[in-house]
Amino acid sequence: MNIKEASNRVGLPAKTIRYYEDIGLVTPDRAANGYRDFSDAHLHKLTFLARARGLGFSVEGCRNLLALWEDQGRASADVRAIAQEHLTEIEAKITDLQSMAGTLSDLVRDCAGDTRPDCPILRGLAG
Amino acid sequence: MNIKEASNRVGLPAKTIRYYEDIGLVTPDRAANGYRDFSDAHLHKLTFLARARGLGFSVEGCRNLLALWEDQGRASADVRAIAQEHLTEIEAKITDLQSMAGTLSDLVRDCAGDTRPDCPILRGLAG
DNA sequence: GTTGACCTTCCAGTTTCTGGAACCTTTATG
DNA sequence: CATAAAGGTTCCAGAAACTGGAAGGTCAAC
Repeated sequence: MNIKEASNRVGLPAKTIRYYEDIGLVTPDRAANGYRDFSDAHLHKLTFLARARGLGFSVEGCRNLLALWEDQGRASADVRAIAQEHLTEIEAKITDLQSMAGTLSDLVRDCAGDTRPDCPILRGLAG
Repeated sequence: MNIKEASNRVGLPAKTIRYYEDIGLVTPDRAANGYRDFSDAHLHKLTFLARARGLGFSVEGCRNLLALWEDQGRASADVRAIAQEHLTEIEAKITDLQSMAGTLSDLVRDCAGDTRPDCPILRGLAG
């Protein structure tokens, strides 16, 4: 199938699929007219990529996962290690954002938000 | 003072300070030898930037906040609106990440992580 | 045979720095 | 005084992961 249909089926923009081909994540066949031609196997791969990216894995992380996925002899420990590391990163990011949100909501709460210039937010940022 | 000392005092890399000058966020004076010369006012501005960036505001957000900070006649409502919008974005991002973390930790929990190839994580990603 | 929808490639821009090269100035030391 | 280390300058390139747009080829329908 052509790229647009592949795009519709896996939910990735055509541009992104082309990009993934550029960086070697998928290699669709080519029709006689030069159009990309996606098989079910290609769709599976793209779906895998879409899900992994959706879980926040980096493109390189996806490349590694994909390699393991295709390696019938992999050890699940290898997959788990990648996922666990990523999970730890996500959790750290959540903690960071929660700390930002906490500070920020304190500042917002204390700000009258009216026409006067006095503003605890700016005071907080100035230190 | 020279850039290195400014850097030490505000906790931003010298490279970053030069970049902020490039994009017009600060404009230090120049000494006769061409070296940048930072006054206390410049340091205050840099500190403001460092804090705002630390709270996750984009560089453009910082530019807006800085303009309001320097506008004695601003309305605190304008500041609050920017901060509130940013807070909402952060909260959305937290929600996103929590959903990723949830899915991911389910997958990790279910994966034996041994030498066998069977892996619920890969199965989950493949769908 | 012409319109409109797809397809192709390639180049540039986004965001926020960061590393490095090539070169100049200042300060300390032998 | 000569020199070496530390710090300063500019400018160019790259990282991450796309995204937009231009210029142009192809295909199905009317």
